[in-house]
Amino acid sequence: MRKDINIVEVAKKANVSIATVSRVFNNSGKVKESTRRKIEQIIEETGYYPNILARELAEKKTSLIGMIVHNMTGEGMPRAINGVSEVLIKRGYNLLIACTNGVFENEQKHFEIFRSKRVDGIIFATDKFLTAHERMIKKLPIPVLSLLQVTEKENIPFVSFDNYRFAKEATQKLIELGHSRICFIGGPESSVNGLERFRGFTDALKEAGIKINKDLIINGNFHVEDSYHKMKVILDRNRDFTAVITINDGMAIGAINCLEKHNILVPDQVSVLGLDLTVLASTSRLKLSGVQYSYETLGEKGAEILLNLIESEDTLFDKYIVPYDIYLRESVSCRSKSFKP
Amino acid sequence: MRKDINIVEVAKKANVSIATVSRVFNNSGKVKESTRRKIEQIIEETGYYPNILARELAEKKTSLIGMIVHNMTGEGMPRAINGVSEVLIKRGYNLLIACTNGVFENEQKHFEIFRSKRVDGIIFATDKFLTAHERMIKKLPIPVLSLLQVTEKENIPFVSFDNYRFAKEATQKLIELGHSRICFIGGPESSVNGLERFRGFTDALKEAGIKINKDLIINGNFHVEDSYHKMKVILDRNRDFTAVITINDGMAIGAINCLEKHNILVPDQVSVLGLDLTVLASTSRLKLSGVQYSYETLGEKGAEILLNLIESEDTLFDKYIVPYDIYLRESVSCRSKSFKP
DNA sequence: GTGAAAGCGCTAACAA
DNA sequence: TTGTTAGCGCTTTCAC
Repeated sequence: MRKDINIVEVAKKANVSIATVSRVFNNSGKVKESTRRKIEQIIEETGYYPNILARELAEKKTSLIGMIVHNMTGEGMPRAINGVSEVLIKRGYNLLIACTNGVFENEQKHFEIFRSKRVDGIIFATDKFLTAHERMIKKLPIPVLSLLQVTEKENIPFVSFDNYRFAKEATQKLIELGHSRICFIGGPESSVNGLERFRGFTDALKEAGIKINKDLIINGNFHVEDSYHKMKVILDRNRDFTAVITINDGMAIGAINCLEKHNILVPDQVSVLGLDLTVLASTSRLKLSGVQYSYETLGEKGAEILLNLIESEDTLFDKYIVPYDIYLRESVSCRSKSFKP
Repeated sequence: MRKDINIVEVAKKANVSIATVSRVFNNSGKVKESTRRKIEQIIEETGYYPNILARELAEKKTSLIGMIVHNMTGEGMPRAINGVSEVLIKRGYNLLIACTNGVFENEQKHFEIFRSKRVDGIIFATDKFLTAHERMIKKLPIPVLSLLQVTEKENIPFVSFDNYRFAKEATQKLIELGHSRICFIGGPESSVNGLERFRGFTDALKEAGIKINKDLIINGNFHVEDSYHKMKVILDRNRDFTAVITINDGMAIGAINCLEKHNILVPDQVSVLGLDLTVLASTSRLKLSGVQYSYETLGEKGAEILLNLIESEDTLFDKYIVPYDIYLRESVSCRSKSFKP
């Protein structure tokens, strides 16, 4: 940090006290018009910038929000950050970001760093909310909001999607269309939200009285290529199905690519539906069917709730579930014809 | 900010001076082993955290890097941020992020906010580097590094891709394969890097003695759907071409979708090559041909150069061009057969 | 080894 | 209106 001119020097040059300079800068208190102009002129000339660090130290408020994310490179997180960012800026806050790659030690370290940095609040987005996380958070003297993870039991405010519900509802739509033998290409076991979606899927089947066929279920890792291979694995073990649900849109595309490679027509023979439609969905030749929700809204709501908590000094437990839409489009058809050999 | 225990109270409880506590916390100076342990115990018991704000004020160093990005939601920026973030953490810095949506006033405001926050340096990623940007930056007492924009004339350090060169080279590859009637679906005019790519394209043609046909050139906005329509526009005005180059991978996919819809075979009749291959490319059924480079490296290099500048107090003008690879894969064929009507 | 005290640059209560 | 002054919590000489 180079040497900057400070308030004392400005005051000296303007022949006033530092208090007056402070008042001018903050538009607080009354200052005679002529002195105000004088001071403003000096500020202009000298290129003076107040040192916000000192102000924050004095005010005990940083207007800084820390955000800890496990992964920046998905389709959703950048959008969520965008949403957060927008609300923060509007309300005079700044965003401190840390990327942890899901490593617990990194997360822990950043809770401490953020605490030391005296951020006013923290937005925490992780893959799996652990009891250890809860303990860390409970120790902090500032509000922490969980993004993407429901934390009912822990009484920690959160904003998330209702993964269980939309997966169930989407499955029901397929069932209504006459499908009963449905594949599920899921996420990794470590993803709580992935498991929730799977639970929604199986519950929908159960409630419809459809037996669950393990041949048609497989885990994946969210990626297009992986889905291609997983679809192939399923094809190799059982071809008696008429629909596929995938954990996200990339995997829907991977599945479609695989099916078409094997001369299975989508949606004539197999319908495909992806949960979590993002920009990837737009690359599909077929208009993809599936569940869509706004990550921007996720971020915006998260930021709003957190700021409200901070500014009201309430210790309220607040939460919000972002709504979703289900689209049935080109990749889904009413009653797919069998392609059984 | 709630009331936290501070150094004075710790000192009191330990019956030592605050200077000693400070020494313990920073491992600076000599402290007798027994007093050190005593103090550490008190720190443990009280859950004391040093107020980094105060330290920063005293030390005149925040270990904070500001990053101003115009757009968070592309494929590349999150990866670049990841790269930046990784280097910063490794070297003990934190990342302050601002999203401007390309609005000049927002950019300006954040340069000021960051300056006031006393960040140690700024990484600036914009679409178009203006003289006004240069003026702002020159006024700042801290180093600013331009990401994605070359700033030769301004003597501002930068890390970027060589958009001109890779576009030219990719075009030359197509020419070598026997293509001469090549479409170009470009970016918006506001994107300097898009224009550079276009310049590379036209120069390659010129140098090969190929006349430029305006029918085959069109601007777009980087998006898949837009590319679909732009490809259609070209098809409507001129079908005498054997290859298409698009400004990015999403547009390559859009173009392919359009061609196939019109029963034009890729790559048998038309080869398609996309600049800037990202995760979108992986959704294509055909392995996409094109230029690929690492946004992670972009971010890492940017952070490294900036930190070096900060820590050495040099005012060196430093720069780095991230290398690229050109892949010719399924979407390109040697000499496409004509599909002219 | 340890402590006292002078900053760091600002805000805000109180006085004038 | 304006100025004086006591913090905010830490680092860092300089004595002891």
